[in-house]
Amino acid sequence: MAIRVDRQSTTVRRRQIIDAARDIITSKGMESVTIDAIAEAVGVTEGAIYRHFQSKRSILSSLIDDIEESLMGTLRDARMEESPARENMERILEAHLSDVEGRGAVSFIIIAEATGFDGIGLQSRVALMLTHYLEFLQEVLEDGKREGSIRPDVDVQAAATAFLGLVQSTATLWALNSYLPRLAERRAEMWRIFMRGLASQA
Amino acid sequence: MAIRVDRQSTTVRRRQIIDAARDIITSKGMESVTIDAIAEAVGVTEGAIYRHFQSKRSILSSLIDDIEESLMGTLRDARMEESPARENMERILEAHLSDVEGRGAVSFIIIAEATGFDGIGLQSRVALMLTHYLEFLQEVLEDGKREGSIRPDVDVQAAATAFLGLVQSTATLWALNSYLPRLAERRAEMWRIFMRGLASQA
DNA sequence: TTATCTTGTAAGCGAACGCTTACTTTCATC
DNA sequence: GATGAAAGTAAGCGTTCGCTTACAAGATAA
Repeated sequence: MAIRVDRQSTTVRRRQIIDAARDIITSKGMESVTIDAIAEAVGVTEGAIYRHFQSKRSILSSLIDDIEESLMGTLRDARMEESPARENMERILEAHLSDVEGRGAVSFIIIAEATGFDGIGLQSRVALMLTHYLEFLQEVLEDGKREGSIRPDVDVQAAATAFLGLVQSTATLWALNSYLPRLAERRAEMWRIFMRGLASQA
Repeated sequence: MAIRVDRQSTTVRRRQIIDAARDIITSKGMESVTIDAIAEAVGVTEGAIYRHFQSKRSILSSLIDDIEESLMGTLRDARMEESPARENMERILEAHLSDVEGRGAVSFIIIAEATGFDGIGLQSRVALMLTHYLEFLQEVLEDGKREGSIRPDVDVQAAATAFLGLVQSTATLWALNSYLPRLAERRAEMWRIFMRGLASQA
């Protein structure tokens, strides 16, 4: 009568647990991420979760690691060393919006959660992720200045923040409108406005 | 021995309750907003809260009404009918950032919360608030087109979204960095980039 | 004065949550 | 085949939370 459980290694379970957490966030939101819900999604009991993670907080922390790793990987791929910085920036915008669309704005939901004090201690971890993101953008922008395709008087920090804002506001509106319009549609118009603000030639 | 309670009318109490909710959000974050915490802040017991609001949800809903009313009032004041649209937009940006700084990003914390599915049914209310905000910006942008100070080929919806993004990303970084740098500092640089993307003359 | 409405309190209910404990089952290794 | 570590279960502990209930007391009007 004992129900058969397929036993798995910690390596496998950790992956499953992180994936389950991500799925729950995108489908039912942050506050639905409970140990019980994760356990059910993975197909084990609550107690088993604690064989692989010491706390809920550490699960979410690992999820952020995962999100950052995958996002930054995608963005780095979109940046081609030989390409002009303007094209790189546009590809990065496209890649980021695609990532958001494909993953249901998880990263922004987590940023959102952390912004509201979070209480679980993720705030500094999320701040670090954003720092890495902004630093990456600033590098590309500096490239553009060196090439001459971006005005030398542009404040790269402000420009990077504005770029983040493009993605963030788009993701927010998208999430609040039941993930309705395709994000790609907005991209071209926003990019035109943003780039014109940076470009050397009028 | 009976502790003296200064009895108040529902009108007064509703105000106090909404203000308490706002204060708690800015100082301790969304998840610290409990009926008990609100009651303590107001100086009554939990039960008394339910004399004036039927649920926690309706408290938060009233708070959003309050936020929208005050924010939109501020922004409308910043828009002067006689002024050119570009100046109006800059004043609106300044007014919005000041509002965020003065109120500790409450509005964005609530937007954030709702983005993450919220579960308490605030999502559509928050979406409505953002719609009003964007419609207001679009009006000003259309003014600019009519005047000729804003390029006729600018997509006002995309421009309004980008504008929201400026404030949102700035507010996010500010909140995640313990409300550290003065927001006003960033404004000028971000404005320059944004406006150059819209302006008619190079 | 008395009746009534409003605002308040104290106590607690039921559900959810994060996490722990005591015990069992599976599996690799000697 | 015995052994011990790893991975699982069932049960429940302690707390928090939104909300309700039974009752008390201040305000108002006849």
